[in-house]
Amino acid sequence: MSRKVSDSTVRRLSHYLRILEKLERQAVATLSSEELARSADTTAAQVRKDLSLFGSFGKRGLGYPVTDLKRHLRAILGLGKPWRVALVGAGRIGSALFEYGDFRRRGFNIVAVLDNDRAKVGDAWGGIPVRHISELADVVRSEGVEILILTVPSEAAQEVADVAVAAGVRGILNFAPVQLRLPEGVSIQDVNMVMELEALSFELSRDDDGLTDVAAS
Amino acid sequence: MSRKVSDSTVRRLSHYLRILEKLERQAVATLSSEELARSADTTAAQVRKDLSLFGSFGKRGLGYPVTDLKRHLRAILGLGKPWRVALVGAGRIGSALFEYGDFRRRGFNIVAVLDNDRAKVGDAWGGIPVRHISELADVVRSEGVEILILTVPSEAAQEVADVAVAAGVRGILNFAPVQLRLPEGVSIQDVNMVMELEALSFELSRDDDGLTDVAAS
DNA sequence: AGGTGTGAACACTTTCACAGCA
DNA sequence: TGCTGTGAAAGTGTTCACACCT
Repeated sequence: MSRKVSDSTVRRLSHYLRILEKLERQAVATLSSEELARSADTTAAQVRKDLSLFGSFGKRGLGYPVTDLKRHLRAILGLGKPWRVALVGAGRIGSALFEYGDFRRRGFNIVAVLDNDRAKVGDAWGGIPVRHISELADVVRSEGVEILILTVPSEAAQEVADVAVAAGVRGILNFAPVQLRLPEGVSIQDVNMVMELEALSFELSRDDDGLTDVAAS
Repeated sequence: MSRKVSDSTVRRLSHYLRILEKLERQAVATLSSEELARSADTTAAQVRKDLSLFGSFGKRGLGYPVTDLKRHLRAILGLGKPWRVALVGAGRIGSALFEYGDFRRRGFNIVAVLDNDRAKVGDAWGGIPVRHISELADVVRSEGVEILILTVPSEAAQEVADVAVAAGVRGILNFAPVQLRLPEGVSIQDVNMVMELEALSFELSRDDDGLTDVAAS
C-alpha cells in the first residue's frame, strides 16, 4: 500500500512542520489550512491535499490542532526516532555542517566523522574522534550508521558511497557535484550550491531582457 | 518570445553544462542527446526538449557539438559576464562558502563580506575586508552587488534582505530557514539542509514499513 | 542510416468547488 | 456558520513517435 507522494509534497510537509513548531512555542492551539498556507507561501487547498494524503487531522469548522498535527507530521516524516549519521569529509563544509546545531536538534545525530587526511585523524570534534576513511565500512557497521553526509571531493564521492552502501548505509546527503550511481533502495539528496546560483543567474538574466509584459495586474 | 521555462529544466541545463565542461576537457567534439541523457540521468527526449526551448543547437544525424553547446548554455544561464556577490554572515557556513572555489570558477565573485559581529570586522578574508552589517546598503551600491548570499541567523534574515533589496540586490541565495517575503522581481533560492535530511528520512521510513502507520498514542 | 526537433499523448500536480460534518 | 476532505477540472511537465534533415 505504498502511496505515491511527490517530492514537492514532502518538502512542503517539512516546511509545515517547521511552522507548527514555531506556533507551538507561541502556544497557538489551532490553525486553519488558510493560515498555514499563508505562512508556508502556498494555498489552502494545497495544504489540505498534502495532509489528506496521510489522514484526516483537522476538524471541520475549526481547523487543525497544532500540537497534534505536529506530532503526525513528525511521524509521517520518519522523525519518531533519531537517525544515526556519519559525516565523511572533514573539510570546511564538513566542519560547518558538524557545528550546525539544527541537525542534532531535529534528530539527525552525527555519530562518526571520517576523513582521508591522516593529519586530521585523531582530532576530536565535539567529543567525536575523526577516523580514517579506510575504516568507513567498520564504522558504518559498528555505529549502525543509516545516513551519510558526503562532503568529499568529487573524484572520491562515488567510491566512498559504494563502500558505505555496501556496509549498510541507506541514505546519502551528497554535496559533491557528481551524479552518484547507487543501487535501488538507496536514497540520495543532492545539494549543489553552484546549481542554485546558476538558477538565480538564469532568472536575473531573463528579467533584464525587458521582455516582460508589464500590463495589468 | 517570453517563454516559460520550468525550474526543473533550469536545473537540468546547469547539469548539462557541468557535463559538457568535463567532456570538453576530454576533447570530446560531439555528443548525442542519448549520451548526454545518460550522463545527466535523464532521457534523450528530455534533453532535446530542454534544449529546443532555446534554439536548434544540434545537427541531425550527428548530435550536438560540445564546445558550441557549452557556450550556448552559458549564455542561456546568464553566465556570460561575472556576477558580483556579497556574502552576509561571516560564520562557519559563510566561511566555508567563501573558501569554496567553485563559485569563483563559475563566475560568481564574492566582492564583499559583511557581519554583525564587530570582533570580526576588519579581518581580511582572502584580501577582502569584513565590514559591519550596518554598511550593507552602502556596500551594495558602491560595489554594484547583484546577488546576496545570506548566512545570517533566521531572526535577522528578513531585515538584511530588505535592506539589500532596497539598495539594489536582485537575487538572494538564502541559507536561513525562513520564508523571506520580497517584492516582485527579486529572485530567491532557498538552501535548507534540514529539509533535505527530512526528505531522506521520509523515504527511508517509507521503504521500511511499506505500511502506513497512523501513530495513535 | 542516424539523430534532431516537435506535435500529440500521457502522467502528474495544483486548483476549483462543493458536499458534509463540527 | 466555518472549515475540512475530496472528486473533478485545469494546468504543467515528461514521454512517445515520427517527420525531417545531413
